[in-house]
Amino acid sequence: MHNKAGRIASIENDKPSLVGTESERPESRKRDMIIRAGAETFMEQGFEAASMDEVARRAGVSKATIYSHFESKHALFGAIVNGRCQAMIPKITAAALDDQPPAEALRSTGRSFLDLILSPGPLSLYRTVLAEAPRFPELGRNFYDAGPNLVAQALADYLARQHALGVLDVPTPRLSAEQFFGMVLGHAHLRMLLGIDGTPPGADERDRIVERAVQTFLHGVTKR
Amino acid sequence: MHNKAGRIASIENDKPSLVGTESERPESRKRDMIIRAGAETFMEQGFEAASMDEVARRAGVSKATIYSHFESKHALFGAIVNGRCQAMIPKITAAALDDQPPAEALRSTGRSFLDLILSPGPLSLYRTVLAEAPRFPELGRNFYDAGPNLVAQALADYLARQHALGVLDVPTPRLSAEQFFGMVLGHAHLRMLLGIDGTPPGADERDRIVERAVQTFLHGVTKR
DNA sequence: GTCTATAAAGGGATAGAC
DNA sequence: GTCTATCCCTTTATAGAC
Repeated sequence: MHNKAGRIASIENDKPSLVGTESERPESRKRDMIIRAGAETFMEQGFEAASMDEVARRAGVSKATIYSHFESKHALFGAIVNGRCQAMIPKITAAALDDQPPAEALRSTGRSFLDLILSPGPLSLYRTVLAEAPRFPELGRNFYDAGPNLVAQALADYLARQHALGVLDVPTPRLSAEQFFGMVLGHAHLRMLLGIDGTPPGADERDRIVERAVQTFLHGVTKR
Repeated sequence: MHNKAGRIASIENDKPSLVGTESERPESRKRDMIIRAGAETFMEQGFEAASMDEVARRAGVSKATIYSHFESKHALFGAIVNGRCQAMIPKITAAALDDQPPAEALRSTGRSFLDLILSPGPLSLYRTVLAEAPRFPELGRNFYDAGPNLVAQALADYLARQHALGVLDVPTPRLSAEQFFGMVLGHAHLRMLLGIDGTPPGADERDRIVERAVQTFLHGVTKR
């Protein structure tokens, strides 16, 4: 079915992530194991419910080793979240960066976005970050800046360019970009977050969702 | 400005809520105190972080009393969530129920929706339900059915009527309804969930958000 | 039904050896 | 850096008196 270890595959795309709240030695095999195990555990069980014992067990190290790499449970979680955001964003913004025509740019961006947020890892990440944000203030800010904000701003810049060119009429590009992504989300994201559907919408359904969003965004629903 | 105790005021609108996963005697003063205190505590601290000791303290009862009314911490949380959903939905659906013209219906529905989801109680409820859904399966389903689903379906029915009347062109009313609410959400909801902005958007900003969503939804952004 | 007191378990974090 | 062993605290849930 799905990729067995796929949910944590993206963690070591670039360098082993220099992302903690304080700087740490990037080169460490055990450190990577801890990050991988931590990501898995936090995403499956949530931050509070996850125990450092479990993380240690999955990483194949002792708890003391974890605490030699990360100051606290919160610091470990923060490092994981930052690493994930950096790994996941680029492919979404790509489409809008080279100036394709509106329909294509929106379709491509929307589909990439939908694919991302419906995949198991990001879904769990989103849920866990939201849950902890009120008791871990910098986490929310970091996540937003490194994730949703970057994506929205890339589309906003694209819309602003199309507006300047006279192709589209978008007086508030940032707001419209956020609203476009909101359309693509619809309830699909919420239903997955709530565990309503065991499986996410398939490729055909995603096409329908994105196509409908693009058409409405570009032309509206008023009968012509 | 806002109601000081408003975040927990809606809990006792109808009867004292006959909503637990199993049926319970509705008439109980202490039971109400427990529900109120539980709602407060879970929303502030999240499900895992909240302790039954804290709930007992705020309710002015002993822990043993709580366990005499609710089988477990999960059962208490479930009862709270169900009660909240029932109290908060009606005012949103009202606008679409009597068939106003599209612009007015969308504006009114969108604004009521935005006001609801940006207020402290629902915001915390949403966050906590999301966090617990994967480990508390029926909770997610109950919440969706009693909350988002009802709201979306009310608007979907309205859009379907307008489509039948030839006023709007909405071949997929349920999808479009979900997408309209997604537009209104934009990033405002996310930013509040993440604690990015200390205070929610004011009345003027909300007007801008809703107006932009309505205009785009009805007419699109393509230059005419 | 309601209380006090406590059982029973699990958690984050650390000491000290190597 | 890494391990084993453990401290110390909090938690859910319950026993037993009233």
